[in-house]
Amino acid sequence: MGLDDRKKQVLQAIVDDYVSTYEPVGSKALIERHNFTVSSATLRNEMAELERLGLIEKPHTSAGRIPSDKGYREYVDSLMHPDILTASEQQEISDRITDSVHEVTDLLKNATNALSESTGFVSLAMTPRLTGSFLTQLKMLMIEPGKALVVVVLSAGVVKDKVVRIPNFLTNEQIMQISSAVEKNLYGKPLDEITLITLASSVKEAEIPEALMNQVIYEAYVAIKQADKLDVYLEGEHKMLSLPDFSELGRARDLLGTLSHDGMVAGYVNEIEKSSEVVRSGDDTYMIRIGQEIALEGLEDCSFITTTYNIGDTLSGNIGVIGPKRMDYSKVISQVNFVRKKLNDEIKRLSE
Amino acid sequence: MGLDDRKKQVLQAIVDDYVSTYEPVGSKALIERHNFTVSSATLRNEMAELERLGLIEKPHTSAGRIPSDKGYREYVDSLMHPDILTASEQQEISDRITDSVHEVTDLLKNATNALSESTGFVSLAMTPRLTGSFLTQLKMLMIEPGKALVVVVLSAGVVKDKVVRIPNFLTNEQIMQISSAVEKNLYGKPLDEITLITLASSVKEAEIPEALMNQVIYEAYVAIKQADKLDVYLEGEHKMLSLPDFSELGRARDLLGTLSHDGMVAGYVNEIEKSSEVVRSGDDTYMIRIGQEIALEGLEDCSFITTTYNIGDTLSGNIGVIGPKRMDYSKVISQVNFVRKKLNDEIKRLSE
DNA sequence: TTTAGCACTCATCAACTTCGAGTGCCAAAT
DNA sequence: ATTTGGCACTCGAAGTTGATGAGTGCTAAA
Repeated sequence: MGLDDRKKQVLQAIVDDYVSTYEPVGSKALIERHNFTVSSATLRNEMAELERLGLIEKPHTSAGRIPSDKGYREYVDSLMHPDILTASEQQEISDRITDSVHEVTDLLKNATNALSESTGFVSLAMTPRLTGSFLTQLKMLMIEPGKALVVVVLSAGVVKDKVVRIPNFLTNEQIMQISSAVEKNLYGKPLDEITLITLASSVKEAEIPEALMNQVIYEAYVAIKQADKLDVYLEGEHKMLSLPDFSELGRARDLLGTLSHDGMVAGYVNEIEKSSEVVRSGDDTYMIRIGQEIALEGLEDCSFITTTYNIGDTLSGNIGVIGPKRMDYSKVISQVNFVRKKLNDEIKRLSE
Repeated sequence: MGLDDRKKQVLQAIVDDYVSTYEPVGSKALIERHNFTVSSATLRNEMAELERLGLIEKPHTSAGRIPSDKGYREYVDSLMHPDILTASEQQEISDRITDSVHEVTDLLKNATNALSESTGFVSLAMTPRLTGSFLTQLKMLMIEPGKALVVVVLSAGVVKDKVVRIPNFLTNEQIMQISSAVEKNLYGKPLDEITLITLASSVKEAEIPEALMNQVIYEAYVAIKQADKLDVYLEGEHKMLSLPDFSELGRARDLLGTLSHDGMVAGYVNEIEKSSEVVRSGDDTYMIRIGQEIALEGLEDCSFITTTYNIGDTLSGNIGVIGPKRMDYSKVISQVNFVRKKLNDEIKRLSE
């Protein structure tokens, strides 16, 4: 966008001021708070121009200007200067992430917590997408007659399990026989190549009546498929109620209503990931959606900052923040990225 | 409480009206909506008396009366007439509960959903308290070197598991040896009698260096103990924002803030269960706390209606509703109880 | 191109009014 | 001894008004 330097300065000042005061900013206020070498009248002309360009707008005739979505976008893309977290901010986040960790899911939960607490907004993490991962173990454990636990172990050490019903009179040995046949034949198979058909053919040699076998196979299939389901950790919804941006009850309601739909948010984050307008700057990596760019009801006044964490070489998932579009972008981006790095480190450490 | 019949009628009418209109009710409004055979002046006298008794109060001098906590309590204890759910209401709840169920936890989630949707309030369910249940199986599965899955099976078929770290060079056989020793020696032991000491002594005969053993035993111990942790399913928080009772943002914020603290709510429900002022009427069974009786910040304007579901003969857990204290108590109580019954039935069906 | 100046706009706030549902109390009626 | 009609009084809600002031666009001079 071909803005001359002064216009950039003005837009930047407007965004900065508006973010910190939540008051529409006018030409005089701008002069007072920043060292412009020109008069308010000149700024007024500049602001009129910025408005014509669609970067700022006024809530009503006699008010100051506020950034439009496009204005925020311009700000994020080329105006803001990066923020560096203080040592104590970093420490606080690190502490939260490393608190009583046993599994990757603990790390994810902790990271969600750290992000929500440090930003004061909503944060979310999703378990890694498992497309591309493959089966390394499949065990079945008899719980009691008619009931078994299917344990699915995937590459990168991801473990999922599920209690399933099986025919009552199947013995422990038969169950073990089935599961080890599956395991032997499907070892290394990518998750998306495992179907009812490949599963069934993997147990051909087992000496178990077909009808019984079918039920077990079906249950195992469901268990494997559900391993693919993404879990979502969402935290800090109620924090949005403290923000002036959502002091209108209707807005707050719409927002929380949509957020309470785990699947909806997760689906959307996945979509962002796919369309991948990834921003890289320094060792920061993130994706960002602002205001109306978010196609979710009730999130018109929000921005979405997400990033990608990795487990091993093959698995990755998303973690991010949902805050008001009137947020301190550079700060939140730093926080998200610090969490991403710390999370990656800890995941690595955990799998050593 | 020794109220004469007319006072009871008046209190009942006030509660009914206030619940349905959310407007303080005055003597005239009362006459209009109900077939009282006396004049408004008489009602005024009665109301003054009820106020003296602490059953109703006025928000300000020139307004009508609203029920006090004590008034609601009196209403709930002896005035309200039971509500009967329509066939379609019952159907809707049943459908939600039986939707795609594989395990008890699915039922609990579904029941929570059903309650929240049918009442329009927040609902919650907790996994069963496991005190009194005993160990029936303990298996350890090697996931990869240094990592194992501990599967704990308790009486009544409750399965919990956890990924733990173990010394890197332990073999699958050694792991199996340990877990089967534990299982053999601790089979049938109540959960609360399993300690690090009983665990350690159960594996004395295994031929594994003590230092290694200790680590494994410790992890197994943690896994068993965490099986005791109660999960909470909470749903419908955002629905509270649509209620006029929480149209004040501050109230709403406090409420959601407290609700977002899973452990806090769960702990409180447990406390209610223990103090057990259980109400029984017909085949309904429930516990109820109203307004200030609830010792949680932000829930002063709420009521808590909980009940107990059963798994087998030994396990039980709670499920219930958190709504505004200005709620249709008889209706919500019916809904909670219908869910309780349906849930119990389905749990039984599931374990057949 | 910048700036001072000026007329104009409009949200916000406080002061004031009106309105009406509600109250308490008293004296008359049952 | 209750009940009732009547009446003066209270006070929140909602509406009106006017002052304030931060903001604007525009114009004409620097």
